Amino acid sequence: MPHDHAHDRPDAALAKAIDKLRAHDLRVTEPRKAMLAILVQEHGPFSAEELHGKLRAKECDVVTVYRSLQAMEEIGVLRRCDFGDGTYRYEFNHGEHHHHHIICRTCRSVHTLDLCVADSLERLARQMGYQNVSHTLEVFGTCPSCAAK
Amino acid sequence: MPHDHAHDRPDAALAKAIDKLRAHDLRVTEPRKAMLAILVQEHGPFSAEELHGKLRAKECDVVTVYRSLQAMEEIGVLRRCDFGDGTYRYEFNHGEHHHHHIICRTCRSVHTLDLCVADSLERLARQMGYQNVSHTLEVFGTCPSCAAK
DNA sequence: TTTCGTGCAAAACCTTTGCAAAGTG
DNA sequence: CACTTTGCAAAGGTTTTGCACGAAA
Repeated sequence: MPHDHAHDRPDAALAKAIDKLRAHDLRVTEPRKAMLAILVQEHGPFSAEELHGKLRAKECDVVTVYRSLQAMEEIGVLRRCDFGDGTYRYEFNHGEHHHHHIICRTCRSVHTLDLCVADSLERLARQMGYQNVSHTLEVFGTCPSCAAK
Repeated sequence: MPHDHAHDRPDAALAKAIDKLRAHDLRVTEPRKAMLAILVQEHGPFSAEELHGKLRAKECDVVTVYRSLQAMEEIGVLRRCDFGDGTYRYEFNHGEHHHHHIICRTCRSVHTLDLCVADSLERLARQMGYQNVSHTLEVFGTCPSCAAK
């Protein structure tokens, strides 16, 4: 095979995610498939409400979106982002490829930073005896276009 | 003068914080003084409810705690932490000395990491034209004693 | 068929807001 | 005195829960 960066082919990434659902004894339902399809293509992190809005014509209840997002985050298919504004956002977890965001304090736009500097901190935590170590890192600022105004 | 690490002397740190309130035209009230006194001594980050519980015998309403925490965070006297559990926590801001936390997913204990690795990310954000750049970085894991069980 | 997911409604939770009274500079 | 802060109650917004019905394996 060439490379298996699910990242590169949306369909493959989606299939992989669905396999992961089955592997964790989670049912592959219509709402979940619809949610994943959106999250694979539009990579920006979305809140439950936002994602529900993108599901054509009320494909399911918002509560189902909340429950599915949580379930899929727990098995590592999604990643939860916290921008400190009281709303959780989720994005598709493209494997080990870790990245972060810059969030504009004014217009709330999100820019992806394709690198991670927290590996050393995670290593330190493991040395201290912590297990299942993870982290959240978000950068905030006023984006160029908001600053211009 | 020797060194002016307000960090070293609780009273000095508190006095400095109170000066900062006045400098920003915020009133120095009993609730605020009481809250600061606690936050200067017990450095762990506290939620509004937790802090209110520490104020002896209902010194003020919880709403006042919420409002004061927010006001003091805005002028840089406090720092707001977000551990991703839906509750904001605040800690005294000891100057430029930036640090982070390891939060146990099980017992919610908080351990302070006295270093910061995100400077390069902030620098990058500034190079991209962002202004007033800041960040949040928290590490999560299962602490040694919880892992043992 | 057995187990899990869903919809609806209602609750829970943390945080914010409105307004009159009280406190600060 | 002018202005901010407080208390109380009530609202706000997001997320969670209970339970009967429906869907997946």
